[in-house]
Amino acid sequence: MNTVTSTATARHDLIEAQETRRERQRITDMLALVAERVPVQRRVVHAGDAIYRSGDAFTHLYLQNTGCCKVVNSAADGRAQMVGLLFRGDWLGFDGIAGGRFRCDAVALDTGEVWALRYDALVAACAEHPPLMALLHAEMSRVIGRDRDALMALTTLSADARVAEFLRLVAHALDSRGLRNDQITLRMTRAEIGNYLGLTLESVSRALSRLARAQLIGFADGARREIRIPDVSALADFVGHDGAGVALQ
Amino acid sequence: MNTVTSTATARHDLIEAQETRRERQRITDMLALVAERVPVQRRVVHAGDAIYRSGDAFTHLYLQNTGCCKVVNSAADGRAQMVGLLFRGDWLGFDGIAGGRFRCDAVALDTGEVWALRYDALVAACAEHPPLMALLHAEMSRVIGRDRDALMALTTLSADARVAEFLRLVAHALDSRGLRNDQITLRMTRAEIGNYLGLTLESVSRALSRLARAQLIGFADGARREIRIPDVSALADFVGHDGAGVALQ
DNA sequence: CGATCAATTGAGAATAATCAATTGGCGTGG
DNA sequence: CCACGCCAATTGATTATTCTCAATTGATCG
Repeated sequence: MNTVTSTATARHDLIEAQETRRERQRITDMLALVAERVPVQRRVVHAGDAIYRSGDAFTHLYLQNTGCCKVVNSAADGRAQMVGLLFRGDWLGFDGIAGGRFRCDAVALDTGEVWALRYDALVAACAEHPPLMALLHAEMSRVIGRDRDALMALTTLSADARVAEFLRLVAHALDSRGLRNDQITLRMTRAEIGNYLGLTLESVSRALSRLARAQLIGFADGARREIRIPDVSALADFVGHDGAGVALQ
Repeated sequence: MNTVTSTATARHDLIEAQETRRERQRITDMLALVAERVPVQRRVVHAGDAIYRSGDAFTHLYLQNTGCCKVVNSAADGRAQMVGLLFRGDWLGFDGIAGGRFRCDAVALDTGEVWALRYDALVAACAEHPPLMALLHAEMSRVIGRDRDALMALTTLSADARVAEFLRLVAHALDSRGLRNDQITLRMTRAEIGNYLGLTLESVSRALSRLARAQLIGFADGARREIRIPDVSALADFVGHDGAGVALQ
């Protein structure tokens, strides 16, 4: 690596670190503001617990405080698909506002705490305290932007790049929540990851093997659920370049 | 078709018709409420005009009054993808709230009228008139639900089924806006449809040819831009069944 | 009438799915 | 403690689907 590149990389890393710090602060501030202004019902959930289910009447929004959960969309014809993976500071349940019923299942992936907020109380608090309303709108906006990025990843990326992008996203999410991001423990099976990414479990397994062979990731345990990511930006580069056709062996 | 089936179909059609009527009323009421409570800047757009562009500062939300437009997401690495197709009564620009800048381009597909609403004025009006706030939240929620359905269609459906689902969706959108839905004029090229559905233009063309061969659709003009849909529910059935593996010749 | 652009269609290549066999962890009960 | 069964993951062989490349047709417009 030459001097120019390493300087550019160092500057880039610095910007990344600032970004991350801001993001952590944003989440902390958000949780504090909500706790201060809205009655919160704290609920401990364990892996597999449903936070809400498709068809349930919409009365509450939820805010993940610790742990993580998945959101699964179910179609009338029986197709089911994971459409979101959420961490500390992420909101759940916006899909229920429009029709008065939830349209997805939200299921905890590990032990954590979820805050339940009565929607009517939240709206009342928003009316009294405009910054809270701005926050709520921004969070809905964030979900919309994130879903669109996910949509784009599905249509434009190869199987390997999709898996790499998934790992990159998880690493980034953990990082911006103050957790170590060089090693991630997947609380999802290959089948679940595949469902999320529109791939079969075998394709996910093969993609992970290829990424490991290319040294972009490494496995930290025997069961291959712990994934080391020595260099997140290398993974990001791969996602960009593989889109343009550079494939792994 | 036997009696049982035709009775069931008739009842189903009746429910569909009620649903459609409610939906039309909802859109009419929404436009009236917004026009009454918020200063609206009406803007006539023509095919190809940008309503907003990625990177533009977020100051307004937009509401499509007539015509239709597409929303295109652009990634940092140059990938671009259409992520939405909008009609009368659809809102645009929610993606800009979170970061203060738009993250997509919105481009008119035909001549139409778009209402521009200052976001701060809208928020102020919402504070004064709670039903308007409920409406705004419901619209954001609707976008989230719709995006997730699109995500699911991409990962679970074959090329033929994706194209069929796209046509079904457009027909339904036109129907719920009081326009004829037995014949639709696509204002998008095969390449644009393909981009939206994660397919190449050739795959879209082949899928349309196969759907036509199966009599699920027909072409009404020489250029094959006008598509007849004799029976929307047959198309919906195909989407459901093809997901389970029944393919066309 | 020719130029241009969109659409179609075919042949072959590439990617991911499917089917099938095997390995490896992990927990349970002998 | 070890054997067993179970589940997740991997890997290989084959098939199917979609993409890519290429040629052709058709419509539209100056």
